Amino acid sequence: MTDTRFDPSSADGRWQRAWSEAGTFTADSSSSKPKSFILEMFPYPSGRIHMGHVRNYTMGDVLARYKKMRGHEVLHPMGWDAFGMPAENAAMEKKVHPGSWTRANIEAMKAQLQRIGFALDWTREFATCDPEYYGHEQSLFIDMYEAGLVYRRSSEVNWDPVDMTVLANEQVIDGKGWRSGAEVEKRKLDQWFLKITDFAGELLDGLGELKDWPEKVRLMQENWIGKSTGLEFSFELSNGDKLPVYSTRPDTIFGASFCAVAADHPLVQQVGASDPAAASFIEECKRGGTTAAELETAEKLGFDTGVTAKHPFTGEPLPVFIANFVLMDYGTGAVMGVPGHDQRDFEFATKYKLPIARVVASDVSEADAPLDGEAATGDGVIVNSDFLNGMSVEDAKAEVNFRAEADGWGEGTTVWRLRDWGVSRQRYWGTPIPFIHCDACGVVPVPKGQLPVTLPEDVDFETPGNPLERHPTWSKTACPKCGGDARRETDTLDTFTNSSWYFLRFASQPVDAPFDAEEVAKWMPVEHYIGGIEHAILHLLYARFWTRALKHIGKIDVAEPFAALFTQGMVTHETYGKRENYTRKSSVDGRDVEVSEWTWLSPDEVNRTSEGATLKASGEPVEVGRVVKMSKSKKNVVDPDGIIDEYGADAVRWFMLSDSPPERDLPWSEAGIEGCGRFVQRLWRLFESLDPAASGEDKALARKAHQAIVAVAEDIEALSFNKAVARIYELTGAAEKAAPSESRNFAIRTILHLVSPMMPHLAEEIWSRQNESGLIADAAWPAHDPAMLVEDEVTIAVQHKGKLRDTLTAPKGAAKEDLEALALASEKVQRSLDGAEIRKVIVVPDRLVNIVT
RNA sequence: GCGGGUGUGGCGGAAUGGUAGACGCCGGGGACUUAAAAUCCCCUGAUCUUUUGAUCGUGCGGGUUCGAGUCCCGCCACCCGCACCA
Repeated sequence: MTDTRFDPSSADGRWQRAWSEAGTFTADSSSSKPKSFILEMFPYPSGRIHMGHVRNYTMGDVLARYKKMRGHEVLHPMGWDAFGMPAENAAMEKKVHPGSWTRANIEAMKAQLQRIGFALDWTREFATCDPEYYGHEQSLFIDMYEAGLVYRRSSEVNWDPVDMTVLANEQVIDGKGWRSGAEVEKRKLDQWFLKITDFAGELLDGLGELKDWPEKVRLMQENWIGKSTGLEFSFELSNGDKLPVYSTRPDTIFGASFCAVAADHPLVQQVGASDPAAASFIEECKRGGTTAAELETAEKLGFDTGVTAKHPFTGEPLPVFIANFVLMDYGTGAVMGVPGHDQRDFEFATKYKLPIARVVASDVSEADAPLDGEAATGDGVIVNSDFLNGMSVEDAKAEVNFRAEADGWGEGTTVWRLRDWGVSRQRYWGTPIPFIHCDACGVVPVPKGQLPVTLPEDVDFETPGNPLERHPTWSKTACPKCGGDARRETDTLDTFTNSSWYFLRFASQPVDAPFDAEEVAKWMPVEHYIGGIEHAILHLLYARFWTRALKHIGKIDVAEPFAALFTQGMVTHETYGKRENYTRKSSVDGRDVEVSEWTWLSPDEVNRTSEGATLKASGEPVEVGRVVKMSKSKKNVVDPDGIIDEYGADAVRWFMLSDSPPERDLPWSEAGIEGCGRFVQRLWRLFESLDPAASGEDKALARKAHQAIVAVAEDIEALSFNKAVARIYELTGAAEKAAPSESRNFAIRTILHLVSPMMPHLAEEIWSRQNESGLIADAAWPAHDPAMLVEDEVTIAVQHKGKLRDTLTAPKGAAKEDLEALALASEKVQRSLDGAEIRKVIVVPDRLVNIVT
């Protein structure tokens, strides 16, 4: 009956089947229990599950299982973010259809996930490349179009002239196509856009309600949306034109000493055309670096156009420069330069010897105080500014705005950094945009009854270009309006649209609609959403936008999709490598060339000891590099499958939860997983040592168990899995050492429940061996006795001169005087006092006594 | 440059302003064994000390406090993000 070892290779699969057959994790939306929707960001089916996925899904799994134990009806689904470029790349490289490549990957990865024993509701599984899914997406897209949230306009793309395809920014390397190596061109194409800017204000304000999102992510989104308020007004130019500018500091308008426009500003094109010096300056501006750090440190450069602008209040002529620090795509592409109170303007004015005036000072009496080497960007009172003098910055802004609007030369405006979302992709493997182009009727949505517009199966990846466009028949159709010959839209939707509403489809999946609003209302918002920080902006902002847009058009009644967001750290590993030096003949002139080559080595090829690392094959020493995110390029990846074969799913799950706080990186180590494997067996022995016949009380151990019930629950709810793990270790150690008793049996059963969300296979195996009925996955979280949480004896620290001198044991709640007397009675304390006069004694009940001399 | 985060033993990390280093890993010693594995026990921040113990110690420098890893001020280093945003 008693086995000495837990055998995951037989138990894991057995319990996974038991859960599946019993439908243990199938979510029931008609349940009257409180609902919990636990969601991890669904994976792209690249081919293999990696450790990052395992960590992500283990965290969600513990939460899901815990919530279930707490009496919640839990929805914990899984699916596949299955459209995307890698499938098309595979099609080109391996000559497989993107669909079959993707399907095969899904099958393999699903099997991997199932081996880890996740409590997932597989009945709701779908892939975004299923026509049932993307057909509903098409219908939602048409709804948005009809609500005025979708429009078309011409926009620039990266065009690869050899592959005849549009490239994503990350596919452009040094200005060349990543595959063809051809010089990339800019091309204008008519593209589809979603009006996310209509929701800029809502998306910004909504962040304030997301209390359970990381501050960091909220800030990133806030900056991305980028709200600013100011005045847009026009200067009259000496050449008769008007120059609209935007300023957030209209209060400093009397400090303006120049205007500056972007190199690609329309005004510049006239000047550049007639002046070769201007033309070459414009060229230079366009060549400049684009990273933030480069831009910040780059020298401010300008070119005087010779045109002047008339100051709206003073009538002074201000020179108009072309400047490299002004961006065409923000505001109006032109600014007024106020060098006294803007650092960039200050640097610029210093270089080109333009007047630098103070118009804001800390006090009226400081009006003539010189600016010491930099712009004064702080708050203060307006000076040297005619009718604004003496006003606060705030009042002066309002006053200038008022006068500009009253006199009709300007307007208070809000400017957003957020741009509309371009969703057109000239690719095959995505959701076809459900529109038809008719020469007579223009752009017409596909009638909903004809959805889904499915992708053709017979496609050709041999010739360059968009396969949908080249397909001989697919795009040919009849206009739904006039019935005449028409052409289907051949662009597909950005894959971010697929992940912008998938959680709604998880919550509810009727056949004839994207979702059912009532069903959605039962589950949404997602209670815990867990994933990587890399999605802090785009995915999370787009999903928030879709949710708000769908609410706006009356499809759902929830504004924010994710009540709480958790961004987990990466799984990292040491890197190994060696440098090889050799000589080879140069291919150019045949001479010997010294070559030094760095080779990364995989952990499988290396023997790692505490002294260092050596190559398994030859025993030569290997360099141990930095601990970094697991990646194929550095070869520091560990495949979950091999680890599960060796240690079982529970050991891997335990490792994922141990040691590192979940938001930080988790360093994978062989020693660490071995330790987890040993702990699984240690628990097994402890559970097997349960003696049903034991009697007697062990109050200290029972108390520890009750305390652990409370503490582990708190830790799981705070997602502090590493702390929960430490508590379980502690209780385990205490139970192991204790003599048999009823209390010990209680402690052991408690541990079994506490670890069951983390090590579900071991827990089920023990549960059944103890002849308990049903599955422990269906059991409740153990109840605790509040009376048992309180200690009746406490340890009191005694300090003197700020240092610990002794510790004493005292009954809980002992009087201050008693503690003081007890402390002074201590021999160690007396030795430290050494007869010194006691000036004060601080007593913190149940904690410490501090003697001041 | 700006914004955010982090900094505690050999390592991952604990610690409502109240015993710094819980818990795990590594390492050392021992028991069991013919032997090994497995398991169990003990030690494990540094320095000094025979023991007892003492002193130092949470990136650096100040401060508040009876008492600071924790609060305040000023720095440093590393990591992440970014948009010269008018």
